[in-house]
Amino acid sequence: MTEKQEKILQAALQLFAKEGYHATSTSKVAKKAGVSEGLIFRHFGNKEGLLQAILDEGEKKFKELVVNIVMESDPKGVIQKTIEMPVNIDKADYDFWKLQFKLKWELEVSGDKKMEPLHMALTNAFRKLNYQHPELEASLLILFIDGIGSATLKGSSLNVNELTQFLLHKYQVI
Amino acid sequence: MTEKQEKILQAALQLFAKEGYHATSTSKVAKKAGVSEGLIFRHFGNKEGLLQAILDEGEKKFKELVVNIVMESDPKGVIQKTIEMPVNIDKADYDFWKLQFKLKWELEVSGDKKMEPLHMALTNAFRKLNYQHPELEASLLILFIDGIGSATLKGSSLNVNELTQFLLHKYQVI
DNA sequence: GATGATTGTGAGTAATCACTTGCAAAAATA
DNA sequence: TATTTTTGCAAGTGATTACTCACAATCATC
Repeated sequence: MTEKQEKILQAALQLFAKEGYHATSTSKVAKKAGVSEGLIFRHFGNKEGLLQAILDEGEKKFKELVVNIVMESDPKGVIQKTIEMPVNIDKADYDFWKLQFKLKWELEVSGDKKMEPLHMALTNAFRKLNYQHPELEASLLILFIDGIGSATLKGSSLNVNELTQFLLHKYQVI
Repeated sequence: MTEKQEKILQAALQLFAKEGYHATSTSKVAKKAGVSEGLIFRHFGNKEGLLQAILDEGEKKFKELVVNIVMESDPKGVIQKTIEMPVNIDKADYDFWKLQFKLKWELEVSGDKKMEPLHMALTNAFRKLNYQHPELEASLLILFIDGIGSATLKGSSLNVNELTQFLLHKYQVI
């Protein structure tokens, strides 16, 4: 990966996250990255290839987050880490996660499969804690953290920290 | 409102909801509506005006939904109606609501203000039912219906009906 | 240091973009 | 019925789109 290649990825990430994929032209990306437009196509083939390169890195980052939760043996720890996921995301990575959420709508990427390991870990955790409907509890909690994540990245007026604390108490993991 | 004007709105709604606002060209809208492209600009000024016309109708429809909840006097009824909101949306209106959700990301429309009356109604309901943190409960529930709505419109594999029933029992409103 | 591969540029390309204009048909008003 | 207003179309407009290509500069390998 050359230096200019990374410049392109970084510029594309920022623009895609801010303006959206379709609203961002390759010429804008090139200008922001400080390279010629042709270089984008030399390295990434086409505009979609550029997006895919960003998405691939996204998949990697997300898996890292999930692994940290799945590895947790204490069921309460699993739930706590899940709830704290949105508030723990690095602000330097905001653009990155924003793009992921944006693309779920812009390109109709389901995202269900990626959540499966997390869903299973949560289901097990709730089962160990003798919840009556562990699968549903898992789905519900994922729905919540997805919503809190959305609110955080969209700059909603929602008090995310307060809500997180509230959830931690509700699930009695703290 | 002429017949062709409605044809344009209907075509634009379908295309914007499916492909997104930026990915849909005015020529595609015209072709789908069976009118000349110029007519779009005659009636709506520009592409954004066309979108705004759709959005205005959306605001109206949403307010109707919320009024039905806010008017409810029984606190449990307020919560029940809120939870059942996503499963009760008319399938004929799917494109419509999908566009609303899509635009929240594509154009960064906050949507917080629109939720305020609903949030207040829920807060009051939870207070009447002696919940310790009525505001937070309201925020949480709105987060949930937003998430369920997203899942429904995105065609997620999530079992929406089951989750709705689960919540109705969790909140003891049924 | 010659050679071949990789990295990079800048000026192209046709197609499509949102939008305009001139003019006719239709409708409303007188 | 004459006149004005509205509705509609077809053929444009310049700008921008994603993308290509010929050609340099830089690089690694022998």
